[in-house]
Amino acid sequence: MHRPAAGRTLCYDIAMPPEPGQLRSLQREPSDHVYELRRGIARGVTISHEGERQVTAFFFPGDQIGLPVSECYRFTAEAVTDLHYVRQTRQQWNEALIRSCRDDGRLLPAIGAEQDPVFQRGLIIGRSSIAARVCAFLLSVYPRLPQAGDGTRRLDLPQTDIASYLATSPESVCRQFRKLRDNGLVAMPRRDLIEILDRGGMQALAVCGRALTN
Amino acid sequence: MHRPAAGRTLCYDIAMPPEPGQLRSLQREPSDHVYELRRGIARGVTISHEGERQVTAFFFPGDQIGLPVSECYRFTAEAVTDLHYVRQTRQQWNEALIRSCRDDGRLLPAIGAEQDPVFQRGLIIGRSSIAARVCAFLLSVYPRLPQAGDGTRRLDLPQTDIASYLATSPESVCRQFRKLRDNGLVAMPRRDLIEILDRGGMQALAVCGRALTN
DNA sequence: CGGCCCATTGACAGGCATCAAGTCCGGTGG
DNA sequence: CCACCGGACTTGATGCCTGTCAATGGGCCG
Repeated sequence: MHRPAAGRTLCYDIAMPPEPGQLRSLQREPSDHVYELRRGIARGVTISHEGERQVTAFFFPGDQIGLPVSECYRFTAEAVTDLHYVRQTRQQWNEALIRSCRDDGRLLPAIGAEQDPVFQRGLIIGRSSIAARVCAFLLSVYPRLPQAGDGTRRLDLPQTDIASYLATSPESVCRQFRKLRDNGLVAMPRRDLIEILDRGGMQALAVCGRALTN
Repeated sequence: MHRPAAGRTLCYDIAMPPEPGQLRSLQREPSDHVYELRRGIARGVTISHEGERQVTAFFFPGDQIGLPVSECYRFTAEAVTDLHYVRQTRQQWNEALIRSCRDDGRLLPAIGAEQDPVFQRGLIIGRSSIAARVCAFLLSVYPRLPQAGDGTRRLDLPQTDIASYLATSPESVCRQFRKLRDNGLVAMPRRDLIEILDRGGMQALAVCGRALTN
């Protein structure tokens, strides 16, 4: 993960937009900036050529958004919660890339890092059953969720976004959450707090995805 | 698309393995070579952490495989048909990248190009109905299929691979093909020959995905 | 000619999308 | 402080889609 050196004036530590909603339309526009998320959660939204809207990725603190991998952004970044992020111009980013390429003989790890969430989504929604998708999704985001003191972590995502990400309906997401709770695999004292109690059971479900008893 | 200059000795024009099957296990191994496909079709296969096998991409002539985007390959490349490809070491590829970065001020377009198919799959299997997925898939690969003289093009992919790519069953793929034929949207004189007759209808199906009359 | 793999077709049951109604929650304004 | 309101979540009922199983057909190769 590339981090701008402290004290460099190239980087701005700004917090905008403070409120959830549209961050900036990035899709199909030339990318001239790179953003590194510091606090909050953002969603990557893609409008397919036919006009369908899909949430294709979630971004957490530490993720970089808007890398110039394909001349154009592939998605629109939207704020799910309040965001704090660092912006740097693509020119600066390019120089860092060349340095890394020459010194280490390797690409910036960040190049793959932004693509990974999108790649991961493909694997997750490739599962046949909704139960498997929900479990695989929870397992994948769980390490990135901020701790809430006790064992629980904050899952600050609307179910509508989760549903779009998993290519299913909000109702199905809700029902799966309920089944996971009823079967003691997770604890959700509040809607935005979650704790995985039985990781092994979750992983098993993520594979076979057979329905839980209900 | 990056193409090695003709006559450069860095590049080998070899044809191996000549027969379909395992090309080379690339997943989770450091990538030291880049391959450019010249003839044939390859499939990208990913084994998830839980052990599930999924076809996550198809590669056609002109595509590059094995770019060092994330230190490790994300999938295993397998030959679907006989393959001819060009190999170049990652060192050489890196130099080309630095040159491109410095001269044009942009990344090699190829970096995004390899990721695009994977990205596209996410959008395709994000659709709810199988009809929409099949139509979106056909529309996406159609321009890359070699022409067969008359209007038809060669679709040299086993339905089992298509099914895995679309996260569905081979039977459903077969049934969807049949419906498309019966409704006059496509013509398939043979199993490996296809012609899209009604592009507009296909696009409409790719969006709403409502079932065809049957 | 026989065996094998893939494609095809049918029957069936289960999962899930959809619709609809009810509940919970935060925000807003009186 | 409280009533109101809108949005998101929850839960139930229903029907279609599609995954699964099974059997058949067809092409390719030995």
